[in-house]
Amino acid sequence: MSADEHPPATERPGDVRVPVLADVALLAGVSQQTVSRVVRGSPSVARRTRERVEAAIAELGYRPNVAARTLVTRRSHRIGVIAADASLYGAAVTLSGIQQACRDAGYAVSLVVLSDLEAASIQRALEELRAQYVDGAIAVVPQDASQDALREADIAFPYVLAPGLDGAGAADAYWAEVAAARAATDHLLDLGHATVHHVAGPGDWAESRARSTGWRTALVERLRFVPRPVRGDWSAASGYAAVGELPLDSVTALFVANDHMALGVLSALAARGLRVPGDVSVVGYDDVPDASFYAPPLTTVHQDFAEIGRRCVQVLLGRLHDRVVEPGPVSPRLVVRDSTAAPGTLLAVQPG
Amino acid sequence: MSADEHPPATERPGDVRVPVLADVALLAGVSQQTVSRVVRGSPSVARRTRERVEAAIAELGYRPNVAARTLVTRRSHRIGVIAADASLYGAAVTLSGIQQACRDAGYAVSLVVLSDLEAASIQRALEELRAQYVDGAIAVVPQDASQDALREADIAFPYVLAPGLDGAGAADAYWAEVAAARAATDHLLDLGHATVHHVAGPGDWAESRARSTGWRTALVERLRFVPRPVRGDWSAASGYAAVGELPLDSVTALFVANDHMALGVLSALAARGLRVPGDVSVVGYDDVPDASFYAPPLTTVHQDFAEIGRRCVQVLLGRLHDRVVEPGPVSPRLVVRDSTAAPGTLLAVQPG
DNA sequence: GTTCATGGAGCCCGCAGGCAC
DNA sequence: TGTGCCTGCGGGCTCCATGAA
Repeated sequence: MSADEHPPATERPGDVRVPVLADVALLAGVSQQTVSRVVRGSPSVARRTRERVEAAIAELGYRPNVAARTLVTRRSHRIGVIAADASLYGAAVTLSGIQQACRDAGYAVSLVVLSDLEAASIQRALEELRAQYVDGAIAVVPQDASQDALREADIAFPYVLAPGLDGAGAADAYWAEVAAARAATDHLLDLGHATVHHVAGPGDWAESRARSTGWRTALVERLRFVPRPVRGDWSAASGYAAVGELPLDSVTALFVANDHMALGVLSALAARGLRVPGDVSVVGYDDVPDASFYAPPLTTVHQDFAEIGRRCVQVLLGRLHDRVVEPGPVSPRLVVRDSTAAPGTLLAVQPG
Repeated sequence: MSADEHPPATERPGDVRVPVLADVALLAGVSQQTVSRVVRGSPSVARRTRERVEAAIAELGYRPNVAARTLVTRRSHRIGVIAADASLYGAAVTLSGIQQACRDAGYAVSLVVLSDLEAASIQRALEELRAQYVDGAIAVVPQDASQDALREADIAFPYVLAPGLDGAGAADAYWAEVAAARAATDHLLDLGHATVHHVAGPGDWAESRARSTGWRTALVERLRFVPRPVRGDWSAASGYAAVGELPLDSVTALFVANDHMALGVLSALAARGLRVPGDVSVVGYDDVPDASFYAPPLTTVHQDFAEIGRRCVQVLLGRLHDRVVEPGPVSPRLVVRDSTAAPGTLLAVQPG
């Protein structure tokens, strides 16, 4: 375990000191300000001076002290990320994308994970970020109530709500999800299914509503019967439970709002002796890496979560610099695997 | 999209200003130093004075300026987290645990996600964290090569390697995994299997080696034949592929180093017409939330990743304050579900 | 007279902006 | 156009003085 001793608080002369602007200035034979200008890339420095300073910087291994810089500029070059649940696949990958884009743009990332979804908890997270003087924030907090809490909170810095269902391009992103859900449903109808049942996500997530809307739209446009959707909470367990509430003797096709629930659905259908896609076709949403290995491999809608994260950063940084950035939505796309087929012969089963 | 304007750099009198120490002092009718003492929890403040100051702090909504404090104390109260791949379930949950524990301890968390595992990339991540003046760091970077790169890097701050297979309690954590893998293998042997085949993780992960060691130990101790393990890369796809390299006509039990690969294994076995657990019993490792809904529900080893994250924080913060903290390992435990059973009748199959 | 709580006055941390040259 | 001097960001800390128990 290599772990250097922390330097003692009181430094005596002779100790190894982190070089500061003045040290560089001394070595280069210029003033502090000139060094500062070089570091900040100011144009008004003669090339030869610049080169001399850069050499000195390299020789000393100088790095600007961000605390000092933040203190005087009131900009931290840091953005905060508030995540409701970093362990969900989508959120985790979005987070990676955010970090990547921030690093490329020279921004640091502070992470705050909510312990719960109470407004108080969100308020506390915002306080933390304010105390860290973040320049802006991205909230990966998809629940309506939490988003409302964010909107109503008194926030001293710009922020965007991931996954883009808000702010610049919000409507675009929403309708892109609607379109994808509709395509998924159309896929089932095109296979010959009379209608498509639906296991929805939580009603208080915009993504969930977008997917349900897409499903409903497809059915309505083609004048099909719209069954009552069953609601889950994104977990496989809730997908399993949802199957118990479906009128299985009339279900031949199922659009499930995410892959985890779809896994639960597959499990529950198998437990009832129903074959997929022979008896019931199933489509998921998200395309988690495991989806190809479900039984059977799942037809689903692919989402590029990392790209969503990157675009959130673009929008936020644009706003920080008074530029309007509208990257447009990341279009999800249907991936057809083996869980969908034309409706086959229904086996006689005892529902429930 | 609520996003307040960034406050202008030059503040005129009359602007809403973030309160500072002096403001609090004025309101409470005490000196700056006294406020500072209260804020820092110095004992030499009379109770009544303290209460007055705290009331003023609350009234103004004062928060210490971390940049200023960091500048003078040379402590940022911030730790860095380096993650190799935040999208893996275990890493993501560990990260949540880290953030939670840090918040409770009053530390902020900076996240850096590696773009690749090259030593240069790790060096860059460390530079970033140094520039942020983190007090310490936790590296969720399980690959040997990367850990070596970390050890060899010239790091100016203490750090620990998650998931605890290094540093304080390193050996303990390692042996806890070995023991769990051994228990998983013993479980299969106890069911009556003559031996247990193994799909291992990447050879350059300590966790992977721990699990393989546990498996081998169990077989050796009971004088069973030790088959050659097949290696995967943690992904379901690699688990699927691994099955192709197994001598399926003699395999009745399989210990797979993680659940994702186990899912791939289940898929490949099903594709070959082999039933689980009728023909082959399968045990996984990690107990991801989906594991209960695999076909069949997977017997696996449960890991408490969030707790691992919390303990890493304990160790690191202890080290920052010159306290030695040895939380002991988080003991994984076997969860028996439906993918394991006594060896049944082998179906005649064409291997490959 | 000792302790103890508090205030006053500065200086310093490292850097950047305004202004002068 | 290029460069240098001064000041201040917000807080921690030290020295010293001052009352009060």
